[in-house]
Amino acid sequence: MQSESETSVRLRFAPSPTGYPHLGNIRTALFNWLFARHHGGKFILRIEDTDVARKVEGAGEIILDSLQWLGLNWDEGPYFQSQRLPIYHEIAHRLIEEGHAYLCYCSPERLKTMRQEQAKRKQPPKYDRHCRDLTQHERTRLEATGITPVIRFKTPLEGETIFYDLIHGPVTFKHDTLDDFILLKSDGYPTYHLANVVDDHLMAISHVLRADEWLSSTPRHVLLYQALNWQAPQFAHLPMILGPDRAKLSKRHGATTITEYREQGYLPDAMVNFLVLLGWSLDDRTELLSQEELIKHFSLERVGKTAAIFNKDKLEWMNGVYLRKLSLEEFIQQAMPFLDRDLPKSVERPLNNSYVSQVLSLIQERAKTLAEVPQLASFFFLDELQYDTNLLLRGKPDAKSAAKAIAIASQKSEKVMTWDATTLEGILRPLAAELNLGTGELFGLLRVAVTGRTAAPPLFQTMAVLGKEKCLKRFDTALQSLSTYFN
RNA sequence: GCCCCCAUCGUCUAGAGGCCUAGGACAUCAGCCUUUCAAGCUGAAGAUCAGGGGUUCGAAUCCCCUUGGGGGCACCA
Repeated sequence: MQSESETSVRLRFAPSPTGYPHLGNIRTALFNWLFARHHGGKFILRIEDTDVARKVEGAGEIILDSLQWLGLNWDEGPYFQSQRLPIYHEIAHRLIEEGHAYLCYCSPERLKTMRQEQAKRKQPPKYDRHCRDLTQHERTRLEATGITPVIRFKTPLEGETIFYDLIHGPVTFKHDTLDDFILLKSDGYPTYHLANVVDDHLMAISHVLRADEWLSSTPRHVLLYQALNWQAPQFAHLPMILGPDRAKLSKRHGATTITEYREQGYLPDAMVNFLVLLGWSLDDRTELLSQEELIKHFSLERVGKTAAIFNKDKLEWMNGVYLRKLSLEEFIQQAMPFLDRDLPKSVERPLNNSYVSQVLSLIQERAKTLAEVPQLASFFFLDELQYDTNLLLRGKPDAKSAAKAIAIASQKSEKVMTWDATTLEGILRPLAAELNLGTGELFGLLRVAVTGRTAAPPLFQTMAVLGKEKCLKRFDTALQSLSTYFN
């Protein structure tokens, strides 16, 4: 399986800390990681922090944190481009010496008005190469003004660049649609194009898997590799992930950062499984795959070309599947922090472990996310239930007979020696017939009295977990609120 | 405006010329199970494969055009 050439498979995830990672970013990381692991190669992490102005404090940490949470472990790095500035300078100047780049003194203002003119004439915005062929005399004069120049790449004026994309096949760009892009900014930092190419080469990256939005800058990169006389890596441009409105993922789409999904109670394995199916598939039926299976089967041949719209319903479903697959112990371990975080303050902490365990065994199969757990389970922990008394009267019985039913149920329950679900059912089920009520009606009534809601885990199991004392007390409370209806 | 990419149920997708009267999953609806909810099971509905031309005995699959969508065109990545 692992050939000699595959030992040099080296992938990287190279995010910029200009924002928190969203699903698209993470999906890119995931595909890189899967490809590396599948081929027994290396997965490298590199932080492309070359935009000083847009840098978001803490974003780097969140990126690392997100990858770790998902289990996307890396073998090298993180490398920081901001710490490698001398390397980019050296390469940029080498490019100048070899005639592949030049100093440009144009001011941002000049560039701006130039672009406005071009827009007015409905022409594509392109640098007009004003400084491309400056004479030594002109250069000296501009140098004297104290302007800090940028370094631009001398894009060939004619011809075309063709590269083979592992997903899209051959892609062609004519050089006259490209312009002389900047390599080194006047603040001394490299642009993405330079830093990315230099680092991919220096870090011996074999395959570049990145989002489709990079496809149109790939010819620039290929040109750079050629100018530097370096071998370019293989490129594979991944389909994008769009929001429900078909637009690029952004803040408007709700929880866009991966850490928010963690806070909302999604499991990392479910996230990975869901994300991988956005653009990749194993066959025509397999939906649920473990990380081992993904590593085993992942391949670029099965990556699609079409952008995917992120569908939260399916994520929720899948998370529910993963939640139910957990052992009770694992589920408790995962849910406990959410209970701690979201249960009302009035509930005494720390929570009782064995009680929580009993409660969660009833909740596990009903939760789609861990964040739902406290809400689903709250009535188990509350001292007093808040609910609309009308809920007690949803069924056939009027207030008087409802009260009677609860009162008798309460009396019978009180006499129960072994407080468990079977015993409770044994005495309460016959009660329905005695009272001439359907089981559904009686149980529904008792359910509201005991839980304060119409949808809850099975009544007798719920009562068993709640305990005798609480149940009787809640029956009492229900009777009191009912009494206001006929007093 | 120019360049590039893409196009199968609402959504994620299978499909690499005949296996397709287009398969699976989520969501939806109905039924079963059932003390409610959830889960589970069964079934239904849902795509004239964006449209139009070709090529071929035969096209969702190959080619061209149109349309639509997305992306790029910064001293941002």
